[in-house]
Amino acid sequence: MISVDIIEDVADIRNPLKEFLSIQNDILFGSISESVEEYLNNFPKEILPDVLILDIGLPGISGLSAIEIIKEKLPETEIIMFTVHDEPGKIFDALKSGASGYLLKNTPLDEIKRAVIEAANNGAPMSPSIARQVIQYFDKRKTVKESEILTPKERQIVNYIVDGQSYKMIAANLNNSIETIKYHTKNIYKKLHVNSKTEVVAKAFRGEI
Amino acid sequence: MISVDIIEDVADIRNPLKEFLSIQNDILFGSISESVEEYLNNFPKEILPDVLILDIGLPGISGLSAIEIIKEKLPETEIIMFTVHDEPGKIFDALKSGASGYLLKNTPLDEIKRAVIEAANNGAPMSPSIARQVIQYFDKRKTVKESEILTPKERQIVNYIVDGQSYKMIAANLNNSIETIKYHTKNIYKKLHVNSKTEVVAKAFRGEI
DNA sequence: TAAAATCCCCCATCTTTGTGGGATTTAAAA
DNA sequence: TTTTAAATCCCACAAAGATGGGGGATTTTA
Repeated sequence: MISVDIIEDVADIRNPLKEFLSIQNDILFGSISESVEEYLNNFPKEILPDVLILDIGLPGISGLSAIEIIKEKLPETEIIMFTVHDEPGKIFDALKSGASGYLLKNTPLDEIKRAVIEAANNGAPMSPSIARQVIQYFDKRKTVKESEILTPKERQIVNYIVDGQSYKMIAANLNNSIETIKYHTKNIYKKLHVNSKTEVVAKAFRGEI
Repeated sequence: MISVDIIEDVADIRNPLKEFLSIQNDILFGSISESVEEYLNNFPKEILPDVLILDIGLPGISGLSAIEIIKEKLPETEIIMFTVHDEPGKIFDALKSGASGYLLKNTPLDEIKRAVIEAANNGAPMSPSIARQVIQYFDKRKTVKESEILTPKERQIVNYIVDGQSYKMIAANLNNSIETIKYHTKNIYKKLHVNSKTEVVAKAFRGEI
């Protein structure tokens, strides 16, 4: 049995949801509020919710800023963000603040139920388009931040490339074999997403390295 | 026998020079004037000077602007500019106007005599520091201006190279054969004194093209 | 009008690059 | 201590680049 709370100001969305969750026998429907303020007024709560469905575009305290507040009072509660827009920035702000799911309001009711269950079981339910963005985010994080960072050796080689030196010359300068230089250059190309020395030089001069 | 005229306003320089030249038996000392205006008033002249020593910093009509005027009236006369400063700009203005020599006023008298003779024989007497500048000038002219100027086509190709494009791609973009692109690239390399695309890119980004 | 530039194309040859593997060593982190 | 990240080196092959020729066409300019 999973207890669920809802904070949603739009009646047309709130009511059907309330109706639907009420009749589910594996879900214990808890409180429903129209604003964060109202929700917090009901504290302390008799039944601590396992899951909170939180609208992101609330009047007064926004759902986004509510996350931290609520997480502090209900650390065990999984928060699923509920929104009409899939604004990239808000998604990550929400996830960083501690939300564990992110659903679009056009999600079918039974999908929402599944999401609630998934969240309660430490899952991370999110609409496909949201999920894609999250993936991309980590993709970038992995490729721009971690994997695009050049090692000292690679930087050194980039400098020689910018100087217009050939593999042979660079190898001589660094007392390495040509193959070593080629090996590093290959990795540099992968990290910078290029495939020629000229592109490396251009990137270097644009300060993109 | 070489006839020499002088236009020099500073007495301390004019007089020793006059004295010295007067006693030379291979030099026919002509007129001496303190200004261009005064010099021109003596026209028409009975003896046309082979050489005119012309101060550059004269009051009234400057020596610099006098060159063209005098050259028109005395096209056969070699003009030696006489100056205390070796201002780069003036040197070239003078040479462009038709001066054939350029001496600093600290030049020893016997050197001046040699310069007069040299000028009369279609030489180009000039003080060492002046000469150096002239050499540099032509050096730049030859390498930076005339021979390093890229044709429109070449510039176009440079842009593609900077974009990291291969010969094949450039050829496709410009509707030329690869060979044409290679031909132009060869010429670009010669003009820029480089021998690889990476060097071209580097130069381009440094604004050296 | 006759040089001088500029542009277009082709050939041949050799070097350099770009790419895809794989192997070893070493130092640092887990 | 095992895993991981970095660095080192090697092989091989196809593609691209660099270099030196040559032959024309057209346009500028002296």
